[in-house]
This record gives sequence, C-alpha cells and structure tokens, in this order.
Amino acid sequence: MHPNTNAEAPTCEITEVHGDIARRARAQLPPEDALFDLAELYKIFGDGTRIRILYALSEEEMCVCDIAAALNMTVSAISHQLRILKNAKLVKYRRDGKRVLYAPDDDHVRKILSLGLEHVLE
Amino acid sequence: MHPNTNAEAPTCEITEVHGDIARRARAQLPPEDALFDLAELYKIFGDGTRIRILYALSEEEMCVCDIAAALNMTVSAISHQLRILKNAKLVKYRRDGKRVLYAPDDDHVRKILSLGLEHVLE
DNA sequence: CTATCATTTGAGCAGTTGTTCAATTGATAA
DNA sequence: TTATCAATTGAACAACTGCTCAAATGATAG
Repeated sequence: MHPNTNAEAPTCEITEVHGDIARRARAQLPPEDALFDLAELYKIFGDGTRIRILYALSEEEMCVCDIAAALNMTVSAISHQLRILKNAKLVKYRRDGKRVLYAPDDDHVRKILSLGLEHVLE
Repeated sequence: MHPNTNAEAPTCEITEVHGDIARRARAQLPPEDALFDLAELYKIFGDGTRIRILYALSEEEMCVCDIAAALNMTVSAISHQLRILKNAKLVKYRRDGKRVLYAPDDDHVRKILSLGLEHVLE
C-alpha cells in the first residue's frame, strides 16, 4: 500500500527547494475566477432552505406564498432566499397578477442535486 | 408563454384551503436527514480553500506542508480545512514518517467538482 | 383615486465560519 | 533520553449568513 514512499523526497524542511510538488499542484487548479464562481455556486447549495426550495419547485412553478406554506417558513425568509437563487440564475420567475411564480432555471440544478444525494446516500 | 395561468387557483389568501400545491411540493422533498446531509456536503464545497485543496490533491497525494506551499497559506489553516474534509470523508490520509499524506477519498469528489465547473463556465 | 394583497427590501441580531497565533501532540533521529 | 520537524488543536476575533420584524413597493380590483 506504500509503493511510492520514496518516490518523492520530503519537501517540508526547505519548502522552496523542493517546490516541484507544490508547483505541479498549483497547475491542477482552475483559473482563479472559475474557482471563485465554483465556491459561490456550492455555497448556494449549502443551505437546507435553498435546497428545499429547489426541490419544491422541481415539479411545478409556485408563488412565494405557497413555497412558504410548503416549507412552513415566513414569506420574507423565502423571498430573501429566492433573491439569492435568482441572482445565481438557479431559478427564474414571471409575474402572474399580484403573484410572482418561480421555477428552476437550469438543467444543472437537478443534476447537481441528484449527484450530491448519490454521495450522501452512499 | 402563460398556458396555465388559470390551471391552479391562487392560493395565497387563505393558505390552508388551497394547501394542495404546498402538499404536492412537500412530497418532492427528500427525507429530512438526507436534506441535512446534502446541505452539509455542499457547504464543504462552498469554500475556495477547500476546493483548491481537492484540486491540488487530484493528481498526487501530498503532505500538509506542501499543500500549504502550493496554496500559499499557513500549515495551520490547511490542517483545519483538512480536518473538515476528513470528517466528510472527502479525503483520506496515511502516515509516512513524520509526514501525513492526503489524497481524495471519493469518486464523487471529482464528479461534483466538474459538474459545478460545467455550470460555472456556462 | 383608495384599499387590498403579494412580494420585496433593509436593519438588526444571533449563530456560524475561516483565519491567525500559540501551545501541544506524534514520530523520527542522534 | 533529548532535539527536531510535521501536524494538530484550541482560543480568539473579524467577517459572513439566515432569520425576524417592520416598512416599502408593485399590481390589481372597486
């Protein structure tokens, strides 16, 4: 299980001399702005309320008030979260009289959620 | 574009009378504990440092000190983040003398990251 | 116009998060 | 054993997050 213990010299004592490993690792990193956006995207999925909103919308569009009822939360709290989802282009909306109807806005949404669920359910 | 404006009655005035929509929406939600785990998982990906660690490890296992050098951060900060990744079973580790070598611990890691990147890059 | 309802917005606040710093633990070598 | 280096840990602190509450905005009906 330890085939390459000596394949690389220890690099910690003088970091800069053996910077190869660090340099190769840096080469694996996506561009800085892509990394930023990626973290921002996952931050949005990293909240139970937002995930529940996305699941609730998965079958039919809903108004803010009904989402709130479905999740047993205040309209204000839902509206705040919808703004975040909207800014991230994860939901879209349209006016219908006094109401505003929300729906998912991206095919990735469902994929990302189901991939995560796959991991969570082992 | 508004084919079913009247398909559902407005439900906001008296929420409980038209609870069908809310009830159907609730039926879409995964079980509570799965939702919790799902949010916890994405929370972990929702941090630039942790994402960079995972990318850095994607090609070869590395010790804490080299990860810190690669990301230009303190060893302590990296170690704190590695503990989080370890607890989430997203990285594994093994001792090699004084050093501790880390590596990704799950096939989902790469898939989740690349799916997110797909979305981010449009 | 006014009244009403759905939604949005902003301030405030408690709870959480990521980093730094200092101290500690773990493993090896002399 | 002691000395040294790698890694971990805990406390402290600033920054951020998600909710509540109250006020404001948008759209419709009378």
